[in-house]
Amino acid sequence: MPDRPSLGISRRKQPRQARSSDLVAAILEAATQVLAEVGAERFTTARVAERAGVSIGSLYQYFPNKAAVLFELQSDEWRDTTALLAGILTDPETAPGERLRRAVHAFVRSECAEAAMRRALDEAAPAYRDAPEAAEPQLIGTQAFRDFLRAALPAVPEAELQVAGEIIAMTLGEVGERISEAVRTEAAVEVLAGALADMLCAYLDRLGGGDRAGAPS
Amino acid sequence: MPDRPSLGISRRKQPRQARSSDLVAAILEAATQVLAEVGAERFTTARVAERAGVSIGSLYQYFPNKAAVLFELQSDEWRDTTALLAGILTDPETAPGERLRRAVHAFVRSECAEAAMRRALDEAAPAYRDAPEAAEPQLIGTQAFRDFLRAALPAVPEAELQVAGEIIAMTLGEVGERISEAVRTEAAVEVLAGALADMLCAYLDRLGGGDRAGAPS
Amino acid sequence: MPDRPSLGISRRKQPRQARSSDLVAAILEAATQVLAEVGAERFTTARVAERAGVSIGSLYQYFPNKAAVLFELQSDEWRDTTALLAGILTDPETAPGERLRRAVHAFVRSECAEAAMRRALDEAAPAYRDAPEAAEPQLIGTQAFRDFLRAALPAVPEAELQVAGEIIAMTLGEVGERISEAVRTEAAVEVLAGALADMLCAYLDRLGGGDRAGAPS
Amino acid sequence: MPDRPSLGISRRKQPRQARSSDLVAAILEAATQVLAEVGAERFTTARVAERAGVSIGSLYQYFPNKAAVLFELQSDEWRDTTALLAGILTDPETAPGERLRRAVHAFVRSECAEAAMRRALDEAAPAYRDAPEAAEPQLIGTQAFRDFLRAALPAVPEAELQVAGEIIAMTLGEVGERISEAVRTEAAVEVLAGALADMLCAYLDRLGGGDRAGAPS
DNA sequence: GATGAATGAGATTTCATTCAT
DNA sequence: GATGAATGAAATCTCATTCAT
Repeated sequence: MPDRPSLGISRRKQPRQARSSDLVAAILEAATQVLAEVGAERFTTARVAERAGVSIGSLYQYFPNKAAVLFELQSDEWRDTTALLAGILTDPETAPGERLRRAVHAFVRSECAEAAMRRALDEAAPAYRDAPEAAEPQLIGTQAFRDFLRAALPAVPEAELQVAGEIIAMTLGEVGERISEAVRTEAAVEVLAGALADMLCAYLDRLGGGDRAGAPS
Repeated sequence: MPDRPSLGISRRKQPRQARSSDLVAAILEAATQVLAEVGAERFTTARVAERAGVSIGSLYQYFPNKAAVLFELQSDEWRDTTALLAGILTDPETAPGERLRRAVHAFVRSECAEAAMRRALDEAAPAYRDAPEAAEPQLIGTQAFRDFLRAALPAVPEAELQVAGEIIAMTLGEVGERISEAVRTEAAVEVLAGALADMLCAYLDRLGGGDRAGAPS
Repeated sequence: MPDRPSLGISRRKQPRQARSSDLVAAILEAATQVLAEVGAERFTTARVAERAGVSIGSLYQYFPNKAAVLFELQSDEWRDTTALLAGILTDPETAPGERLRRAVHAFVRSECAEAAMRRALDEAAPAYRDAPEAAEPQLIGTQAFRDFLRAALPAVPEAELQVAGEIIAMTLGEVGERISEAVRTEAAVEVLAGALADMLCAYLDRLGGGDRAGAPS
Repeated sequence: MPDRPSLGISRRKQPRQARSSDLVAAILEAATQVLAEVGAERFTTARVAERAGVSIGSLYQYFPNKAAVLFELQSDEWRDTTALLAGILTDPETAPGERLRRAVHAFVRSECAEAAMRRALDEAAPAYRDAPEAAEPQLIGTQAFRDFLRAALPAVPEAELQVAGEIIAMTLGEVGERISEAVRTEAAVEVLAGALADMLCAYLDRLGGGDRAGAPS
């Protein structure tokens, strides 16, 4: 990617003025569109700047390099998705198994909604993946997810819970994403999401010591 | 004036003479090394040819484009892994749950063994992903896997079995790969693989209607 | 991976600043020289850029591809030649036959003056010939030529005039060019141009119904 | 074209055995097809050899380089056309003006018949044009054409006849070719050919001192 | 004589980034 | 701060021709 060694991908300056904020927003919005329209392979800073109606120089005033733009896009995605799932998983009105089931469906649907961009972002991953800032701050590691696990598996010792949590989070993320990647009917997606939820619930039940929670819908 | 780029990624000619066979092997071997050493981003046909001690022209005599080289690498990977898993999953001496457990461990270990190349290949995926030839001929779709599912879940109706198989195969593949991607101690990997196997077995048991098979080790 | 080559040949951006205008002029000037010196076969964008003292990137900022550079050269040629001929053919002071005679001589001389470049441009034609922008806006089709024909052949019906005009324009262009292509003494060229003019005038006279105008010099 | 300096384009060896002759014929036939199908830009020796069902090595046994193949194609064309026109122009049964008129029509029709190949050959011209052997052995220079001129213009002095002959041959060739190049209805072609013949006949008449021969049909 | 694998210079075009204005 | 022209390394792929087998 960069011709000279990449110097980190965090924002070059924090935009304090309304104007800069707008500019950054415009760039990110444009980046989303460019990614969706031309794909990762042809995603270029020039195209993004043009689409944003901004000079290429201005883009580089706020983002140190191309990777930073993509990383910001990805971060926003992650933030939104994490918030969505956190909300569902900590809903005190619902049984844990059911919460997990709902989280699976919500996640898969949300991924499907922006499958094109997701896929493009995945393809672009090499460009930002190696930056230290890019450490995926995903579901795992959120307080919400820890709270959920505790609530769902009150009796399981901490170490085991850690491991189980990792597997659940990975499975939800990876398989959920995979389901959304292929071209399928909405119904087919729901069926697969249901099966994924079944599997996760079966695991939760086994860990909890019984076979009660989260019966298949 | 530029010609249209060739589009397919299948081999340009089948090497018939020993010389050609060697040449193709040398190219693939070199490609593996280049991928591992410089990463997908800097993986170029020129580098591969040079590393193989072969002219760039010769490379293009056997591969129509860069994607074809990467695809061949990936195919070989897939073939090997699929054969490994098929062997384990159809072992008649072992209980289905245990077979699945073993398959998970074998898969994760095998992925770890070539994590660098795997990751590089994933990064390179956009280069060949869209070619029709690239249809991942993975575990699902093999007779071995179908046989395994039937043996493990004899009473489950076909339609349901299809869906369950898809989820199991996806989970094995995606989560197994993910586990192998991060840098972890061997012990940590085994623990995670074990948990993954637990989850899959729990699902199998629930589908099978009981809670007997594949108790955690 | 290769991107699709850009297809059109029209200018990529209109140079607005003096700097750009100079740059484009420098490129075209360099292109002329390169074409004359190395011929169409070895005419490369890199050579043009180098000769222009400009980076190859800058060349591609103003011309989408090699063909566009050649086409611009050709267009300038056409524009100049057409203007020259239009001026001569509409001179009200001179009899039509004599105008045609003068046009032939002027055309042949002008073609000879840049024979090397003309020839090179012809060789390069395949590179831009098929682009829609390249529709030769030649003599025929200009108002000046239509006016000339009407003046020279007032009694000829429109349909016939069309056909005759086409033949005259073609002959002037093709044969004039051909005369200038071979290596000849100036005197030999004049003699041939004279004979070409004779032929055209004889045709004009015959069409006009008599044998008066444009007696051979 | 050639990576090393071109060494002339005449046939490398005269085929004496039937086998070689067949081979040469196959190559030329294949070359014609390749030229027509992929155009001059993508006309390669490899494609020709493949199409001819001959090894590339064999091709280079009989033709010293790519230009030689194209040149041979062009020569054959010229030979055929010249023979056709010579036949018509020397027909003692017909008046000279009418012979010329028939020659024009025959030439235009024949050019139209293989317009695609002609155009491709023209595009390929740079590849063989500069070889000494390529001196166009066209109509002019044939005894037939000289005889025709003498018969048509018995009273014109030799020097003038030379010049007139050159103009007539050039016009017939260039304009005839040009007419056949554009896409036109057969009727439109005939009309233009007729006008071309009118022009040539008017010239002939003027040179002959009268206005009698070759009245428009 | 025939074959076709091998060669590698060379062509076109892109794109991240800088910096003078 | 904003602009956008300029840079030029780098990448992919072709193809005429040779020569070992």
